[in-house]
Amino acid sequence: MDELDSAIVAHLQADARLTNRELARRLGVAPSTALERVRLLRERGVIRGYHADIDLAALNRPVEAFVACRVRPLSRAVIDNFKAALNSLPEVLASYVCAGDDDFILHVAVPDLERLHEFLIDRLSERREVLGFRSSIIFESTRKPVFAELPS
Amino acid sequence: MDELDSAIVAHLQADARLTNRELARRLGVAPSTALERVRLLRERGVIRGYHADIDLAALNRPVEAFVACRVRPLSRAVIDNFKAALNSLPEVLASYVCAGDDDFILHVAVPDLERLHEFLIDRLSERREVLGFRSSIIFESTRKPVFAELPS
DNA sequence: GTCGCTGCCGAACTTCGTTCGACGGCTCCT
DNA sequence: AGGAGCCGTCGAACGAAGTTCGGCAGCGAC
Repeated sequence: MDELDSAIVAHLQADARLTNRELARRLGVAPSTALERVRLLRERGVIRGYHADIDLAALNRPVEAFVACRVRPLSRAVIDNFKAALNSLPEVLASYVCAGDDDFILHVAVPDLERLHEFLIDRLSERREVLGFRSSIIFESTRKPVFAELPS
Repeated sequence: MDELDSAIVAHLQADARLTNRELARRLGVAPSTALERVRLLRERGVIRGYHADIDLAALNRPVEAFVACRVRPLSRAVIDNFKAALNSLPEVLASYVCAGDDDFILHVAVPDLERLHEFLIDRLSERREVLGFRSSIIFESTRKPVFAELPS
C-alpha cells in the first residue's frame, strides 16, 4: 500500500467506472501499470468489489431507519440464526452484530412508515429471541470516501 | 422503471464494472439498448454513482463502531454545524440525522480501540452541543443488494 | 387506416482493455 | 565496488468494448 495504491483506491471509490486509461492519466503512470496495480489490489482483497449506488426513493423505498435490537440468549446459535433470518428480509439493507447496549443494528428501507411498523411488529417482535428494539428514522444521510491514512 | 430497468439495477449493484456488452447479453437485449437504458437511469438519478468497495482492515482501520449522539439545542443551526464538523472528521465514514432516542448516528472506522476512545473524548465530548453518546462496536457486518419491489 | 412517436436494433467508428517483451533501478551478496 | 537477480514500469500491438447513428417495427391517437 504505497502512495500509488492509495490514490487508486481513492479514485475508484469516487468513481468505480473510471476507465483504466483515465485512471492511469490521473496517476501519471502507464495504463498497463495502473491495470496491474488494480489487479493486485483486487487479489489482495483491498478492493472487494464495485457497486452501483442506487437511489432508494427511486426504488419506492424512501423511508430509512436504524433498528437497534436486543436478543437473548446471546449464544452463537441464536446469533447465527437471527443473522440468517435478517438476510432473508428484504426490508433490511444491512445488519451489524454489535457490542454495547444493542446486539444487532439493522439498516432498513421501506416504502412508508406503515411498512416500517409492519416490519417491526410482524417480523421482529414475532421472533422469540428478540427482547426488544429501538428505531431511529433517518432524515438525512451522508457518506464519505475512506482515506487510507488517519492524521495523528 | 420496468422490468428491464430493475434487472439493470440489480446487475450493476452486484458488479458495477460489468461491461455493457455482458450486461446486454444477460438481459437479452442489444448493447446499444442497454447503454441507453443505463444512461437514462443515471440521468433520472436512479443510479447515483459507482463506488469501489474497500476493505477497511487493509487500510489500517479494522475497528468499526456506531456512535449514537444526542445534541442540544436541536436547532437547524446546531444540526447543520454539527453535520459539517462530522464531515471533516476522517474517522467518520457516514453520518445520519435521525429521529428517535438519538439525534445523530455515526459510522466510524479507526485503527484500534485507543483511537476510538480518543475520537470520542477529544472530538465528540469536546463539542458543547453534544449532550452524550453511546457506542456500539461492530463485530460483523452484512450488506445486501436492494431489490426494487418489496413483497406484500 | 394513417400519422407520429418511442424504443430497439445492428453496423461502423473510436476508444479502451490486456498481454508481453524489454528496459531501468534496487538490493543483496561477494 | 561490482555484478546478478528481481521487481516494477513502460510502450506497442491486438482483440474487445464503448458509443453513435440511421432505420425499422410496434403502438397509440386521431
